[in-house]
Amino acid sequence: MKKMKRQPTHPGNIIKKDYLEPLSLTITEMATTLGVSRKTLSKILNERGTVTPDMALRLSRAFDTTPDLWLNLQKNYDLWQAEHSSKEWLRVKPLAKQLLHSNI
Amino acid sequence: MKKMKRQPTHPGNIIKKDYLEPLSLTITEMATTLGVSRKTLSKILNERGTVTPDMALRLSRAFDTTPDLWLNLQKNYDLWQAEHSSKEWLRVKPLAKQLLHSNI
DNA sequence: ACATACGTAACCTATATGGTTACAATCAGC
DNA sequence: GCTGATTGTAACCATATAGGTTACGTATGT
Repeated sequence: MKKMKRQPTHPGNIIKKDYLEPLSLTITEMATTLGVSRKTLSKILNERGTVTPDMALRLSRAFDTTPDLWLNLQKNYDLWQAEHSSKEWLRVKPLAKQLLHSNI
Repeated sequence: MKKMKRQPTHPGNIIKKDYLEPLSLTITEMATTLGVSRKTLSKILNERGTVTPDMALRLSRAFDTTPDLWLNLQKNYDLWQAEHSSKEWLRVKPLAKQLLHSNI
């Protein structure tokens, strides 16, 4: 398991650099293709929006990928944010190892 | 990539069957350990709640796992739900293959 | 100058998360 | 049978998010 050292790439970046730009597609066009508003797509591309499961399915249809590709990117991004935005979770005390890893 | 045929296991099930029950921990105790309300944990265990990134971090601390373990379970569950709750995303037209997979 | 594309604010609606409190139901032990 | 512990959940609250429409200022290309 890899521990993320720096902020993971936001899915919006991949969409823009690996799809829209190479394909010369405008955001307006792409939003129409995806069946969402320009605002929704624009927010994702500018890292202010989230790839929801529904959006992942739409992207997977349009780009012939798995929906997991997009959800994994979003998941890693969200996890990194949660890890760094609050440290509250660090106060959770691990259950005793002998309790967890006993093979009785 | 595996296509899910049936509803993926909800993370709450795993928590209950693989952790709480074997360890004889009550929900009330576990909620306290995790630093969340009993309601929040109970909802997850009964498949009416979501493992958020923050909750995944708490679970990973308590159970000595990766947070990804829990987020992946939740992601697969959510994806399956989205796939089956609405079929809207199926109306997205795939971009032409020659457009997508040209190596120019 | 004009049309196109873009980011985003403002506004609205629907939904989700998580906390507290309270209540009814279940179950174990005495 | 009584008691206490545990649980699911409703009711209520505050906050946040997703997504839509409309409109505006700005930038860019022709």
